[in-house]
Amino acid sequence: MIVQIYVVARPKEFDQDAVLNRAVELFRQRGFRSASFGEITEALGVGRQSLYDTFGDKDALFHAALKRYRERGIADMRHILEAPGTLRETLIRVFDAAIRAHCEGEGYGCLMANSMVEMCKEDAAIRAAAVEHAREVEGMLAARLGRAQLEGDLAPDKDPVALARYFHHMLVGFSVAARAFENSDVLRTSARLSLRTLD
Amino acid sequence: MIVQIYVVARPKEFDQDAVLNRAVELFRQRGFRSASFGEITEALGVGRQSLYDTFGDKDALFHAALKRYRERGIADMRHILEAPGTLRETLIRVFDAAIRAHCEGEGYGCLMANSMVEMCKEDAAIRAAAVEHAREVEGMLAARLGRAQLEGDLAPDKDPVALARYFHHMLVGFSVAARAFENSDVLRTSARLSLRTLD
DNA sequence: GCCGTTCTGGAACGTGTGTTCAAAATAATT
DNA sequence: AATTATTTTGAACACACGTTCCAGAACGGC
Repeated sequence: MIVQIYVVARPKEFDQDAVLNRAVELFRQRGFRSASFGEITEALGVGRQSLYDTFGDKDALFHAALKRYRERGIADMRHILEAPGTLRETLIRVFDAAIRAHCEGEGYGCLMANSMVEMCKEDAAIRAAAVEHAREVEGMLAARLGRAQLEGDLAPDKDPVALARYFHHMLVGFSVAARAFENSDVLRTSARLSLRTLD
Repeated sequence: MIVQIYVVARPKEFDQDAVLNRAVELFRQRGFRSASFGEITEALGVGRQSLYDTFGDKDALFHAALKRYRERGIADMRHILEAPGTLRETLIRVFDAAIRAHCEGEGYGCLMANSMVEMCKEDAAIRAAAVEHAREVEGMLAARLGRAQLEGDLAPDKDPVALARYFHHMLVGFSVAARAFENSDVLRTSARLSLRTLD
């Protein structure tokens, strides 16, 4: 029996990936609640009905955007952490990349951090994503710190896990500071100060 | 001519101060947008109309609550900073007090930090309050660090202003971490790690 | 040219919002 | 008891929201 599985009739006009990236940017700037559906369709350049057809409702679109944002962030961080260089050089690169991202444009901070504040107390899925994201980020940092210990780049009496958490807390603070009252230069000197914890 | 200036027909039933404190707590937990007016009247134990009569609309109530929160926070911090003790002891007390406040209850973080993320990009008044608050906090910390330099508690080559900003960034990060994924013990060890920047 | 899909836009639904008006109930002072 | 201001309550307003239905146009593959 031959079944025609897929007939293309009319292909989707827009690039789902590009649209998702625009959604990330929009939610990062405006938050979830503040971004009305009309605003979304305008910013994404996609018709109302098409959005519902491809992504589902507003919640689903947001979760898709957040997932995209997280995957990109994790990949970028892993890339930096695995590149050659001393521990200190590497961490500087991590901080500078994050600060650049959080300050870019008008300084809207980090979508994950913003979403934590806005939604995690009333949305279990967001809370779960936040916890998982924290575990991932801190895991990557702790792994790099542990490697540095083996390479003699970090004293053996340091606690990689505690340091990783500490650096993560710093990154979250930078995100909020960037959104509210700080420019990238100040954040960069803060980042360099924080490296004193490695000595 | 005798004019009767003030007649106390029926005094206000509720204590405005206590109500404002409850408003602070409510907004800290739920945010501004998410807290509906019905929720507010219920949480504050004050009738809808009475609220409008005494505080004005929702925005005005929120700003009053935020002002109250800021004043209390600044006063608490100044109190700790002016108490006797070494620089390190004092900063530990500052961090621990902030962490305790941010984690208390179910860990709703700091009203000022939460408001920065939620509103500062679309509300100039909130942004101004955030900038002013940052300047106050960092000013107090920088003053204490400068004093420590005079007392030989901090090396003269350190930059008190940069350190103050750094500690403030940490505090903001702790607030968000407390709200989203962290408990107070982890934050306390992060705070102790951050003191390495003083050496 | 037909078919099936996607796009577009208008209309409507239901709901929740902050806010206001007005009248009735209440409590303390004179 | 009369007065005066506050509280309470119900009703209504105007508006914005997310969402759905629907009809017509646009389009690609057969």
